[in-house]
Amino acid sequence: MCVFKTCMALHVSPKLFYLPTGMEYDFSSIEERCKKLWAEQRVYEVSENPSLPKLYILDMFPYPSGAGLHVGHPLGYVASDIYARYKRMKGYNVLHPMGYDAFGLPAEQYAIETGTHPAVTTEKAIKTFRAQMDKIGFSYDWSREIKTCDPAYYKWTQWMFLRLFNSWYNREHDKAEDISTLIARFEKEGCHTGWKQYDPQQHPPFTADDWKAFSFKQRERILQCYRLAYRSFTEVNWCEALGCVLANDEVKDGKSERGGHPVTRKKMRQWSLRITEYAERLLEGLNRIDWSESIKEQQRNWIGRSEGCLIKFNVQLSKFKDDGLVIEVFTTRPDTIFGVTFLVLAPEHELLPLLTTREQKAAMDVYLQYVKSRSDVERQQEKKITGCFTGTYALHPFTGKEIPIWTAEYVLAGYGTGAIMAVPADDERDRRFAEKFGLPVIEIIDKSMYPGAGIEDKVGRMINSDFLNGMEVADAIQATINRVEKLGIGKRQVNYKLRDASFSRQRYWGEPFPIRYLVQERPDSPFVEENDPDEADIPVALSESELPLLLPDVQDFRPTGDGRSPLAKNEEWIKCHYETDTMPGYAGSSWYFLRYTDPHNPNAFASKDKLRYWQNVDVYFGGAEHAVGHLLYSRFLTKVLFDLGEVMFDEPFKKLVNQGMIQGVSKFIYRLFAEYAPPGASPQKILENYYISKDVYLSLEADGELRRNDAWQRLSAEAGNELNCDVNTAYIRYSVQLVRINVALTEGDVLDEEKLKAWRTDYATAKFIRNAQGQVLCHAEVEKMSKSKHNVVNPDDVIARYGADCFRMFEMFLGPLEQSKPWDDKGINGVFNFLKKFWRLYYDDKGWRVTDNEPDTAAYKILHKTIKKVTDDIERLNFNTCVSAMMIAVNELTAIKCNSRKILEPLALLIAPFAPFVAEELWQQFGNSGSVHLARYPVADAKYLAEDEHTYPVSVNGKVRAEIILPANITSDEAKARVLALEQIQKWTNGNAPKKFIFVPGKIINLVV
RNA sequence: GCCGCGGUGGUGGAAUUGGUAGACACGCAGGACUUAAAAUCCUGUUCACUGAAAAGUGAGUGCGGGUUCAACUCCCGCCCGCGGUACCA
Repeated sequence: MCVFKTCMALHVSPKLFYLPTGMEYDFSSIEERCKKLWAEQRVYEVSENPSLPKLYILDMFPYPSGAGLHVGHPLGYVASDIYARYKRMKGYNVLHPMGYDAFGLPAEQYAIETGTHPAVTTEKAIKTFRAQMDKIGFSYDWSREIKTCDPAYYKWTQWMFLRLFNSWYNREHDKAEDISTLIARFEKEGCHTGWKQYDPQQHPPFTADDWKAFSFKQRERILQCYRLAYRSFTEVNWCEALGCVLANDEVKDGKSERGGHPVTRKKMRQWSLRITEYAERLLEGLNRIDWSESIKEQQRNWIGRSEGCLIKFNVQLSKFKDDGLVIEVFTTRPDTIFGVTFLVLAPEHELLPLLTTREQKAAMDVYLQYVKSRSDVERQQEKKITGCFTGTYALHPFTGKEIPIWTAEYVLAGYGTGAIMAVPADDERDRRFAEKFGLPVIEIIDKSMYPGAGIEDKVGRMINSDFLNGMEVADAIQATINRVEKLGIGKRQVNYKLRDASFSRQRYWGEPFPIRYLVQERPDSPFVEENDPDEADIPVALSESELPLLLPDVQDFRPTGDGRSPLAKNEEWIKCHYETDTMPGYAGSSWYFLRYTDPHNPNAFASKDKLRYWQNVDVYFGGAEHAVGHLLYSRFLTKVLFDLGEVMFDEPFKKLVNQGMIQGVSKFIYRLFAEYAPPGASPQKILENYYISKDVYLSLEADGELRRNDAWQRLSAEAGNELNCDVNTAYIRYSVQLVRINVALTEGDVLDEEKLKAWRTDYATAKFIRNAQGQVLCHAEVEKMSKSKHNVVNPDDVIARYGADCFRMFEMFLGPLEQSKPWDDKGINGVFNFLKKFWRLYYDDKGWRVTDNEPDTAAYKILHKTIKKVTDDIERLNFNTCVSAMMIAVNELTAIKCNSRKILEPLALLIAPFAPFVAEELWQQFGNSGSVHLARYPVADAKYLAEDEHTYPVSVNGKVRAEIILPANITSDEAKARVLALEQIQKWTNGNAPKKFIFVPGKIINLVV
């Protein structure tokens, strides 16, 4: 009984027990031994070592979800692990850590539903993740593990926030500086309108004396306009269902990315990060990093730089008085200025009420009401042409003509100035708007010499455009900007789509802000000023010594419903006037890679020495879905820290590798419905709860009627007497329904009937119509891997069956790392067979078969060509072809019955990054002390790679007709003579000299006849 | 619509600088071993045609053109799939 049990646990054939141990490839005992050895010898712990070159190889840390890992998650981890192990064996000091992005919505949603504290859920999920990762055999230095929800960690997230809060962006120096330099400036010279960074929209100008006379509160209100982390009243993406504000990158198609709940625009007072100051540098930095073009392009689009021109239009309020109202528009096509026939303001534009005439007031109110009623989803899905005339006109800055001012929802308040000059002749949206409302169109560009050019293409010759007439568009743009600047009616300007990042979440499970609100004239202590609507509005930073500000317990995790977080329900918290919002998910993840360099430091987020040694991440592995969110915020924060002298680099991730997604293969079975109609009777249902093999179903006649043919015979045989009816006089109609089942119930395409019957009670009595092989085949479809689709494959199951080495190699063998591909375990046997075959190079029936015999040249050649191939391919991150190369080597070494240590020991080293367990086992068997993973990787010896002869394909007119073996150093003429003498070639030349003879040494020979 | 990526046997994929298209693996077919099965090993496997076989001929990397002695690879024009993005002035 005991023996039987062990045998089951090992998942190997019982034969093992008739043989001495160690002869058959027994991965589970190997894994057990190796894990013990690695833990005992602390093989993967690293420290700074100035005598070795450093390499920082990082995986995007996961959010520990309750569902655990599926086979898609570890794809990138396996790749980075192979790379890290390889580089370690190549003599690099490799930092390869792992941690958890542990704050986040799912745990909190779960808490709302069940009352379980998110900390509990999260800790449990982390344990699951860790156990799963340990099984796969990663070489992470777990002594450096971090969790963003750990107070020892988020103390420094709060510290990061304070650094942002206490800094401003000095545009003259083009970098962030401590806020004290700004205060010093205000103390010395105040803030006058001539200062480059002064924005009259933010606050009025003041003198140095004014500044000194300001109250703390007044000063703070001004400083809020400059701090990198600031609180302001802004339009935010409000998600009612989640009860919280979302960042732009968390909104997709007007719905929340998590959960797909509707999102509306709402004005709210909340924290933002002044990332827009970094737009240009974030753009520039992309040119210096080794990331995929697609991610860089996504970031460029997100930042959305566009060069253009600000132009002022004076408003003609009435014919009698002109009180100087000015509308500023932003345009990238100043050349089209003479085609402007109306202006359009965003419905939220602040001048709109002033511009609306008494006659238009009623119509305007109706329109604004309509705009307000439209959700973001509606606005994006049905793009209606809507708008309303204000009743007022502006004056064209060049022609002085009256131009009507409209408002329309297609103009966005948040971009440019929130107002546009409409050029219906040259802009698609403006044209449709003009057509709908009967506004005039002035043609200004002659595109006749550019056939095929679209309405918005920047080509053509200017017409009807005064001083621009005859110019090419590109020249006209410059000429107009120059003229506008000369006349002082506008200026050249660069605009960005990028918005400041919303940094508040009205949720519980996140980092508390190290902020309390001023409620007394004395900083830092409570006060209430009468009649001050903004009484709670002056944030005061906690001092560093007060960190971490611990997240308090609450009883109820639901949002308050009035837009505040559950923290507002904690009385102590409120009493202290702490901020009740918490930080968003990217707060902790924007800097975690820095913490790994010095994870337990209580005095700094990381010491300067360690940062200087490890520097930024050399290779970062992760999914492409973080293209703009995490990757952009991390770059931003790194640049801020660089400016403030906290780190020595301004890009966090030098090289980025995006692994593809592993999709699930969903399985479906065919449920058969059939009716039988005996003569003169009404049809009756037969074959209840029957499932038919896919191939049998496809072999049935497609018209839905069964006849007495082969398929029919098979059906009858399978179904027994239920189908025992007379088809000569009656008919049987059938139809079929695809039913989704769990992938675990199948083996490749074949259904496991017993497992299906056990899966759900309604299948307990299922009956099957099998194919000729006695199998029930399923239908398969590739979809996203998800619980609800029943197509999730757990790595634990795969490892239990094939071992971790096989799992790792199969993940790599699936295809190129960056490509998305479905998980299909059909091929895993191939990798498993390979590992067994590999093992048999070292062990046969009689045991260890490796000898000290001198191998022959052929064996050396096999080894060294494989070393070269594998080394080159790891460097290129082409892990799939590495596996193939090792398969070829094992096939060839088996064929020549190689058993020499001089070949087989390096071979074990070669496979070590891919199959760390089996490599370690063999390495120990060779009698080495220390882990294989700290040994030196083999190096290809050129002497075995050089060929003294080469087999040339000989083609005639590009078609291969013969092969010839020629010495490596043969000359073209000699080769020609040898080739022309070939019988197969003479057939094509007919003895004539070829028109041309091409000889590419080491490659090919081609004749033209 | 725009941007990015991709399209190769029955399947996953290989071909790294323009140089034997289909490596390696799965699956399938046949065979060996076995009382039998599993495991393992061997052979074949792009398609079509000819042939008993050996072999030969033709076609072939989404489609249509082009450059070249030679194109999966480079150029031009399309088609399809995936991902991102969308009133951004």
